[in-house]
Amino acid sequence: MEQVDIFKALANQTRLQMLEWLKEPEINFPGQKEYGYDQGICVGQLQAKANLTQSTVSEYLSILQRAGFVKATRKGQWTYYKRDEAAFERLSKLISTTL
Amino acid sequence: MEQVDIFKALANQTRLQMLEWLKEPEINFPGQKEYGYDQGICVGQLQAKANLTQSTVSEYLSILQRAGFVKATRKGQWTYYKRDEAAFERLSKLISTTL
DNA sequence: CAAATATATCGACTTTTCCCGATATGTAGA
DNA sequence: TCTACATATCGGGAAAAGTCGATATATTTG
Repeated sequence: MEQVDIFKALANQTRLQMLEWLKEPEINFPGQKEYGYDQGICVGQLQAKANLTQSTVSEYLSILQRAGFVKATRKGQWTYYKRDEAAFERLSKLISTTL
Repeated sequence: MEQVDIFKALANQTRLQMLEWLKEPEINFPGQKEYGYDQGICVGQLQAKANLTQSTVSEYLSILQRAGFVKATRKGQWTYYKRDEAAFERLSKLISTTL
């Protein structure tokens, strides 16, 4: 993944928002309480909150995943996405040193 | 300036490259040696290195300036651009804390 | 002030991104 | 296996970004 693609992934308001939501799943996705938050948040929950079509949200999550910001876990018919905090730390360091 | 616009400014290969060049002006712009590097690098030097038209380079620098990554100084008929390191530090912190 | 030079802005065209609906794929349960 | 549901992928139209050439706006110098 090129450096520029990392920034392209962040160059969209909705995608930024989704990353912020995923930072506090308990607060932003109370609907998933009964299934727990360890595995992440499923696409449907994110779609409901983003108010975009299912295909768009799926695509956006894929972009974020390719850029490394989220990790996906398939469980049954659901795919759960959660942040990969290490990616943010890496990017933070890259910006303060290399860039 | 919105957060997303900061990332949009970085979501372009040429603009990223220009920022990298400006990190080591002495190395990347030897042609400007006689005028010194304190004030920054003028548009013409950047254009020559970027191999794009003057208008494009000017536009790109303006985008980087609006996002806060570079500062412009007009001196005579030249406009010199230099990095604002504080902006990178701010962004780095934002990514490791807020984002 | 006229000419020369550096940069900025404008208008247009091309490429990329955004975002959708339709459809395909994967999984669970009757 | 048939159906239902969650997600992924595909194809396309609209909007935004990339990039150019032409032109406008400084600024310096003769």
